[in-house]
Amino acid sequence: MRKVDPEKHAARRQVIVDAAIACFARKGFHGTSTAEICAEAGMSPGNLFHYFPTKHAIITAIVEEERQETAEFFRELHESPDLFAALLGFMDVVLGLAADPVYSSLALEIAAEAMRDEHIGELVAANDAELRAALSALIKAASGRGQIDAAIDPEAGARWIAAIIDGIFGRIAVDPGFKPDQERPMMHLLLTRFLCPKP
Amino acid sequence: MRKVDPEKHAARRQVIVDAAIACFARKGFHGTSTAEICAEAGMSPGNLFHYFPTKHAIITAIVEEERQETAEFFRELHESPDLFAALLGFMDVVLGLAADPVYSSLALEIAAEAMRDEHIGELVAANDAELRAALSALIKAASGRGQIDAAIDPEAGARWIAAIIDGIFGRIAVDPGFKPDQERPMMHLLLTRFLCPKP
DNA sequence: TATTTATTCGAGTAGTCAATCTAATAATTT
DNA sequence: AAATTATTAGATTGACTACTCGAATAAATA
Repeated sequence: MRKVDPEKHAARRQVIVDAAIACFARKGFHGTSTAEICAEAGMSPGNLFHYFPTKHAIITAIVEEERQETAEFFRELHESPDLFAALLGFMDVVLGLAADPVYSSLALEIAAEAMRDEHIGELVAANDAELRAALSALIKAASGRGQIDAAIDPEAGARWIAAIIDGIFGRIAVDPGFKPDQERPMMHLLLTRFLCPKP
Repeated sequence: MRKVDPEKHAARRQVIVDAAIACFARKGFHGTSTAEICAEAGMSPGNLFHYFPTKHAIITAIVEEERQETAEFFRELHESPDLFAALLGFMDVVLGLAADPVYSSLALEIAAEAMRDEHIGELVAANDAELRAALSALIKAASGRGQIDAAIDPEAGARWIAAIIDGIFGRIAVDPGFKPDQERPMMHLLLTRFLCPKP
């Protein structure tokens, strides 16, 4: 008999996911047909539905991919000697991602879909909880070293930093004058004033 | 002959717009069919398309309605003696709107659609420019009275306040622990530290 | 009252949708 | 080589789409 090669299988799925990301960023989840994804991936619908049972499952896979990427990023972050600089560095990365229109479109699309589809909503909420937990841990540690004002509750602070992240993607959508690479100083000012201990 | 009564005509359009808002908030622009809007509005498709030439035109009308509402709100704001308090007050209103899931869903949906549809994108960008101009004027005036740090460029400051507004709606979508009415103090702290002059 | 025209209805149109089915091919194991 | 099964294609399905059409009704003017 023949067995499924997990690596090839995963690689083929990735082709579909990447094609879907490109399409979804352009036209949204409900604006793109499975036929379009097939064309972008260079395969037949029969084949596409061999790897994913439904269109919805493709969306799910994209959200899961997002989760792994952010988790991986935070894994490296905690050993930094200057934790506040690490936080600013992370936010710089976010600003960099926002400069990519594909990433931004997708982020907004996922947020909008989270409000409509219960299942996607749960996945996205879990992702967000993970992000906030990492931010919160970072703030707590920095607070212990006197780098962040102890008056800021780590969880509440993380919540508003997450809001600022969301806001950055929102700017991309509606404000053509918002150029991520030029906004770094103002973002640093905002974060520093919000978080740093008063002299 | 008989002439079209503009008031009745407008009222009838409003029925459709309201129905569409309810549907769009639930399932998104591309997730709701015109038949669903008809059902929600209690009318036939023939009738609905008598008032709007396309589904797209209904979306346009919603964005326009949004514009008028924010413009109206700012018209009252400028005579306040305490301009910084006026700004905080406006942000409290935003937080109140965010507590309404219909309004939040729609805000996210519109932002996502702005990235896909060029026409909607332009309308939304114009709305946003108007909002930022109002915020910027407020900051400038408050800066003149010494209520806001003169080091903050009004336009840049307005841009990041707009980002925080976007972020609030983002939180609603992905963070079930974000309760608008409990987040007021932290939002005030964030804005105060960001904007107020150092002692 | 007669005429004009705005408003309303709902069946109908051409086309698109996600997903399925059948069948052929390719790769792996025995 | 034979058997098994993963992979692929592409035509097909029936439900659904935005929107139109022709006809009927209702209201307002002359």
